[in-house]
Amino acid sequence: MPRDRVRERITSLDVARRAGVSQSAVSRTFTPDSSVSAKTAEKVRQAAAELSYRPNILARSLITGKSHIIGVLVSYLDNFFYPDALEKLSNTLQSHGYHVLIFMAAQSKNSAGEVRQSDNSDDAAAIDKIVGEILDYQVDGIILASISLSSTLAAQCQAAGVPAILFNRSQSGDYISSVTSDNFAGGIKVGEYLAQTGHKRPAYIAGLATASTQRDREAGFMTALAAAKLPLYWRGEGHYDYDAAARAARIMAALDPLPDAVFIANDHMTFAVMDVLRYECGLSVPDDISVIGYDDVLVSSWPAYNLTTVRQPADEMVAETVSLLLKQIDEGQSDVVRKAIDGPLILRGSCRTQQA
Amino acid sequence: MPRDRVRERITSLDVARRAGVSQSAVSRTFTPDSSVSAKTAEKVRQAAAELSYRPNILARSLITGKSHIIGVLVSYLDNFFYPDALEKLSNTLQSHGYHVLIFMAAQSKNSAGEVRQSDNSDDAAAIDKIVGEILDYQVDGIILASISLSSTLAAQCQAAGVPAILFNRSQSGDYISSVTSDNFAGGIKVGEYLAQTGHKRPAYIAGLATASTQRDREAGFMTALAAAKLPLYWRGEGHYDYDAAARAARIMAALDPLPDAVFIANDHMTFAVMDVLRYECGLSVPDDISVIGYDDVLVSSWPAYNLTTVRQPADEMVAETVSLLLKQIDEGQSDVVRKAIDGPLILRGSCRTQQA
DNA sequence: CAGACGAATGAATACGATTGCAAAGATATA
DNA sequence: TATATCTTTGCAATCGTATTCATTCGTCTG
Repeated sequence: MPRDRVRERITSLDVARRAGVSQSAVSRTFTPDSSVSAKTAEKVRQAAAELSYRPNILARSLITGKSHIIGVLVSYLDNFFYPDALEKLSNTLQSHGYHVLIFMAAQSKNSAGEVRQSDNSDDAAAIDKIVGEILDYQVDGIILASISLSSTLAAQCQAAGVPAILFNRSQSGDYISSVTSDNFAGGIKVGEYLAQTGHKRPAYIAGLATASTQRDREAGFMTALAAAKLPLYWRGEGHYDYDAAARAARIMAALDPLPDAVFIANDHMTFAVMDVLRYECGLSVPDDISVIGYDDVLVSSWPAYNLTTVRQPADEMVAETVSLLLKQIDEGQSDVVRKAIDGPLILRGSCRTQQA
Repeated sequence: MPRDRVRERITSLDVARRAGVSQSAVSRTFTPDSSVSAKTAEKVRQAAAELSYRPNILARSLITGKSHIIGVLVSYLDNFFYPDALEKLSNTLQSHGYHVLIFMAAQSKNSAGEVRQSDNSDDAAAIDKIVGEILDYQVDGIILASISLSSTLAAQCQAAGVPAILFNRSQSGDYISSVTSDNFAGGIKVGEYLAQTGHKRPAYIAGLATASTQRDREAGFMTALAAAKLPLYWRGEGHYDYDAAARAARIMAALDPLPDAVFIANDHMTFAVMDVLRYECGLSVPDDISVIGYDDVLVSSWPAYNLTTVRQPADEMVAETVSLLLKQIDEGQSDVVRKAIDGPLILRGSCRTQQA
């Protein structure tokens, strides 16, 4: 049913005329804490309803300088932690009257499709470009999920007066706030638990080398192993990528003797590792080898994987991120804070619980 | 490092002064196809760079009437099809110079946490409210993923001159375009395949009763069964919800004799069903019972599930949605189109392929 | 009833850009 | 060199709303 392309915008002036008041009166009725009499407000509301008028947020933003838009830059959504986080972020911000303008950092797998390189120096320029676009939209704040930011850009955000927060990644060098889980403590928990449960040949499959999460989880793990006088038996790299992790698992499975436990830097890779061990190598988890992941995404709790893993407390991370961001928006740039939230080790069936 | 809250915005006028030209010249430099000499453009660019000026998109939108923002309303992201689709939508729109403002339809599970009710009449009001908010942002278009729209709202979008498109859901009554996979054809394929492979006691686990996808998939399935003279052996309901599907699976598993095949309205529920069958009931898939799903999300291809399923061609659905939307934006409201894209049945290991 | 004070209102301006219009400049043609 | 044509340029109006300021209105007090 093609209809005439009318699109004649209804403005506050139209409403004002119909209600027999000034344009200011209309504006005031739709602005909380404004001085309008109940009578005129009612007339305005009436007229507005009849014309199905709604204030133009963009015009409002132009004056107030607040767009009530938060730019969220996320690198990819196939690790289930991110859709979950995104959903929670959006809901939380929505409940505070903000909305999420989403930007994807175009993923660049190399020709072999091997490694996700979002944190690469090559892509740094791309990221900076996108952050520029975000700023163009006059956002009130920026959340960078699983992304690093060049110090130039961090400075630029600061100059623009737009607070930016790293979500699930941290950057020690620059002056930018971040919210993560306590990855170091999580790594420690895994190492200690493997030691306690009598594992002797622990292996580790690393995530993306440039990611702070990878670095901290491994550091915690190694610290705990050292404290328990357990040497690392083998180390592989999975780059936070399913296929790369599968390849690492194949190499690991060929070792003789096999590691008796493997800690993998996130759950997404862990699924790949378990799939390879079970369905390609015919090995049993945890009878032949214990497996521990990191994140505790929804799938990890499903019986097919039933994963022992460190939980990243998404709810708290999101709550903290939002409250921090809103605080910085309201109070102007404040101190840099780096919040690391502790998450428990969730014991399930992928890691044996007693001495072999 | 708290810094003074300067936030003195740099406007085109500042740039103009520094470049020694008029404000119009600055504007023209940043507007494609404008008449500016190379010389002044260069001066302007120079000055702009020095001040790190960037045009204010909101102010531009106010004049041009185009915000280059597309509102995307999505009900939930835990069915993996949606993060994938969202990522693709965002990337595609981004490549066309548009950006996605995301809205979540607040999920309302009932007290028992049983059924996702986003399509419920209760929530219809909530949806309408959110669509109102979306319109407030002067979006150029709206994409509704897995959401229905009241005819009032559809009309309102039309009145506002904002094209809206349903993604992965269709609505026959109202005049609103939609892009889906060919769910009826998909259902047919499943039914025919089960018949061909000699299954005798087919069961079906339904999705959300109000969803067009559920309706069409079931209708196609039943049509094929009827054509093959195969009666439906059992029917359960899973409401597109993992837990609800698990409950349905438990009931189904208690049947004697067991169905020899079950078609489940989407993959997300299928994972629950397989988990119950295998890990609670000790049954083997496909030896004891064949299982077929719908969507072909990433996880479906993982060895742990290795699912035979109908693929929803996300890439094509997204491409079609975007091209349709942009066309409607450029040409004004045009005819209502309902696109149903065919997807293949992907044969994997969860359904036996020959007579028992 | 006069005066004072607070609330409500409208006119006017500002936000930061785009764009029609007319004047000025540059280039080409005779 | 003078005239015609095309390109650049600046001025000024505009987009839809918020907000300051001065004014008016209503109400209360003495």
